[in-house]
Amino acid sequence: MLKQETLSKNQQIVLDYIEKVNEPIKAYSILHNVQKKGIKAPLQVYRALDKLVEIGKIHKIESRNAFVACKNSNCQISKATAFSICENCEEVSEISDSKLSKYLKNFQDKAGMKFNKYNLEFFGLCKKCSIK
Amino acid sequence: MLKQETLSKNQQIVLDYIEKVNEPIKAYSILHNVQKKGIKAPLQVYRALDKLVEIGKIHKIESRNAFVACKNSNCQISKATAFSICENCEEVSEISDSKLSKYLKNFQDKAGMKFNKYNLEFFGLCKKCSIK
DNA sequence: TGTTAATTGTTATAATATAACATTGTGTAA
DNA sequence: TTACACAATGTTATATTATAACAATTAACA
Ligand SMILES: [Zn+2]
Ligand SMILES: [Zn+2]
Ligand SMILES: [Zn+2]
Ligand SMILES: [Zn+2]
Repeated sequence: MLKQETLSKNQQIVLDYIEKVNEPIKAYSILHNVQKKGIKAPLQVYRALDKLVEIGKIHKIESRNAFVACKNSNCQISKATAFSICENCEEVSEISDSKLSKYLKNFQDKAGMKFNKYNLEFFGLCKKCSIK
Repeated sequence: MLKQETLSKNQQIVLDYIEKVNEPIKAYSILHNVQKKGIKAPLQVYRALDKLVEIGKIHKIESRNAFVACKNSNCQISKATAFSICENCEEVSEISDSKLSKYLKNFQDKAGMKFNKYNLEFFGLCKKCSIK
């Protein structure tokens, strides 16, 4: 079977909603908001999320247990992700910095481990929240 | 009140256990293993974990919902953490690389956000698992 | 010693995620 | 076309992770 190029029904419903809200959103919040589309159970959401993460359409913000649409055409397979997270307003942005990603892709640890993926989360105050 | 320099009873029990096992461990697994010391409820564990993370004695491996003792005298306040994680055997090591930490501490994103903390998780295969 | 904050104990519950199993759809090739 | 394999779905139940709420106790300090 060839690599799937179209999303399944549930996958598309979940992705559409995540792209629409345009900010990190939690699985059960997605569930509540797509019930009118016929998705009834957590598993239906989690299965769609798993696939969407796998193909790089969305990312999981691990420290928040939340999911966000990918804004970066460079990370289509979710293997090199970086985010900035405001600890005050919880705004999250995907960082797209070629120098940073190059640095991290080439990083070699002392134990000689071979990496194929990384996730980086920066925390601080966004511009708006810094002023207050 | 001055900054606490000694751990409380529950904090010490939980830390002792995490340091003993010397690998990432989950909250409820900690709970099961410290019940003989008198800790009976999840909250007692989670409260101790929160404090230990805050003071940098342990770190949370976000992608695994697990906790591990700090191996790096440089990150006593848990503000700059990096880990390598084997996706096969789940071995986790704390990365202590001054060049990496310097690079990340000084990283400035395009939105002008001021960072005060980061967490980086690398995934791959450890040396042992690469051979197989 | 009185005051304040930190810590503890306890019960209940919220929030996040997966197991198990039966069924249906979809692409591929004989 | 039909048979096969695999992906996706539907459904119920349950596992796992984490916090709310409130009362009681302990530790630090002026
Ligand atoms: Zn992305
Ligand atoms: Zn903010
Ligand atoms: Zn550390
Ligand atoms: Zn390994």
